[in-house]
Amino acid sequence: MKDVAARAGVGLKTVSRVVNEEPGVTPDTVARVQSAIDALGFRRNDSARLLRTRRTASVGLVLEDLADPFYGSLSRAVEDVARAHGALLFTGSSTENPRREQELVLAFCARRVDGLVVVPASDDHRYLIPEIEAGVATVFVDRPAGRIDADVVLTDNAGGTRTGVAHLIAHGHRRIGFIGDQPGIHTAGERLRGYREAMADAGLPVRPDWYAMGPTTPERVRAALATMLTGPEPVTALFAGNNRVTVTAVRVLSGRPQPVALVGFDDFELADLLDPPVTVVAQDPAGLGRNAAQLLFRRLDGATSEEPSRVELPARLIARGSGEIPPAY
Amino acid sequence: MKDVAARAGVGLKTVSRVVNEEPGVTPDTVARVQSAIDALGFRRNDSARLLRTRRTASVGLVLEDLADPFYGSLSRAVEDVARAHGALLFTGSSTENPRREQELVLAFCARRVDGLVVVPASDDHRYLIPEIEAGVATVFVDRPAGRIDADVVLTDNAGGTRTGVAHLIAHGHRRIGFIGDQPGIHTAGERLRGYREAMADAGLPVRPDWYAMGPTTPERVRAALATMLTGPEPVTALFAGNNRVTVTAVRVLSGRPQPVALVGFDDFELADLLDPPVTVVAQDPAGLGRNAAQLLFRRLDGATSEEPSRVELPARLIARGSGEIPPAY
DNA sequence: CTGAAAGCGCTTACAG
DNA sequence: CTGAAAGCGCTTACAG
Repeated sequence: MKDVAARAGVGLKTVSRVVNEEPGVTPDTVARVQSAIDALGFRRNDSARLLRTRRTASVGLVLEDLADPFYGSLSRAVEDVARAHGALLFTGSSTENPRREQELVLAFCARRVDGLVVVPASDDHRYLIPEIEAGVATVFVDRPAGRIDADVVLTDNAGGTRTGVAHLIAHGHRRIGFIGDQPGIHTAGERLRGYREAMADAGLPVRPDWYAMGPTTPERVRAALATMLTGPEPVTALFAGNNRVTVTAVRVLSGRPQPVALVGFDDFELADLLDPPVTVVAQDPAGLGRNAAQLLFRRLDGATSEEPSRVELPARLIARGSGEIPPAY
Repeated sequence: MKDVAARAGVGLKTVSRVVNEEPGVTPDTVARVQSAIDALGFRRNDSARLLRTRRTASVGLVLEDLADPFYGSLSRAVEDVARAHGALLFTGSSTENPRREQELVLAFCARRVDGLVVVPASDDHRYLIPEIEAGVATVFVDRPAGRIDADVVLTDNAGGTRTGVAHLIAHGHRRIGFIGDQPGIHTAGERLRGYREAMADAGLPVRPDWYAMGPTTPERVRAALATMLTGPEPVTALFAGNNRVTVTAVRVLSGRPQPVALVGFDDFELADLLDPPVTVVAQDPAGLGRNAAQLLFRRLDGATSEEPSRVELPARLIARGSGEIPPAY
């Protein structure tokens, strides 16, 4: 910029004015500066600019895994809102590792992002207190923050599961199994709660061998399902606590002579092409991302004094066939 | 930092040394500075630091759509390599819009990213010449750059398609259809070429109504497929030029009494659970991302004088059933 | 309409 | 082992 000023024979501030299209510069001067810019191939350094203006026009997004389609949709929605506000997006995958989440979050803060959208991997976010006090707007999404009070956008996990399990009950099932993710994960716990509530609402008992929480590896899911299907009181229907559980359940159940009803939490591509088509309780990943980002920019635009808000998005039952199979007894 | 220096009663440079864990500071001084840092809640501003060091330790990734699982895997691979090199990742979706691609790329350059990984949406990248000359390392991935000579990492689209079509021929098919994406897209053209070559290699003719290029909307694919299946010489097998085409083809073909063989370009989740399981020519999106990022950091680590390199990754045939259906005549 | 000075928060290159 | 000065590339707050 100094070189441009020298070549055009003007002051630094005038170059700055031209570059930023500020008013109050003679057309003549503008032309001279512009030609110096072109001749020198000048390109403004936004990092330097932002150092001075104290806004980096960037947002950091920390999620579990960028390669997971659920988070892909969520990211894209955050990106769209950020773009509408003129901000660029940093992304990082925590891989469900609390330390990595913290590293990423703090790295983004060190770059002085204006705001942060975080899918928590950790259950203790007190490390963020200094950053939030320093003015970094922060919104949690998909799962609430741990040990701090902050904005959060969630799916109604318990309610969605209640709806799904009630759907199975409405189709005549009394013995219904539930296979969920690790109990430490907030969404997993909420869904288990929804299952219990739906069963209780219908006056149905829940036997200990009817539900299983743990890693969503195919082996674990297969084992859990085998137990439920061969015990003294075998289940006639299964509620799968997430995507990966559903997929493994489809594989296992398709190999059995006795049909077992299935409702899964989370929609997935081609669910309607499977045999039978899979009934699901669908989340809205793009809606989660959009709401989180909108909340973030609302904060950034001044709503700093407000109380932390909590947005809960509904989950929607999509009946396709597998959840409408009657009990086989 | 100034405040920390004042409180600890040392010079700025000493604070800098402590923050960066540089050697040559008495343990005593370190302790004094450290306690001032803690008391003041000092957090280094990496943006300012990077302004001085002239490396931003960040990489920009421009792709078509973050919500597309193919690009999700690619992104994650780029992220992993970037992290291994201590760099953060900016991401942006061009949505197949050349102007948006350029906006994103230039916005990243204005932030002075060290390097760029770009899935081209445009066919003219001369706008990047000043940036590349200014030292921004750039690697194109999935599709080559337009009108400039630059590093690129591609899938062997023509070869993969040849393999897939040859597979159908080996299973007895003589009349094989091809439905591809818009002809302007490089990968679409390459795949069409592979189809033609495989047919020619087997001495088979290609009738004009056996192939169709255009948008991958369900309506267009349905119409194209209908034409191929009802013409004077109906096809007995179809090669689907990408994911979205494959999925629509599965829907259409599953409703027909006469079985039609199908091989699709691109693998997708649950392909093995469909009926029949879908045979595909699989790309390696993570491999594309990984190779592109590795090439990028190799450039960043000094290999500036080398010629642009071109890496081509193989596509792999995965036989699952739909591609092994014999001709129905 | 224009520009010189100071400063954003750090590091570099030196000197002691 | 330690620090004062200059500078990275911009903008802010002023003055003319």
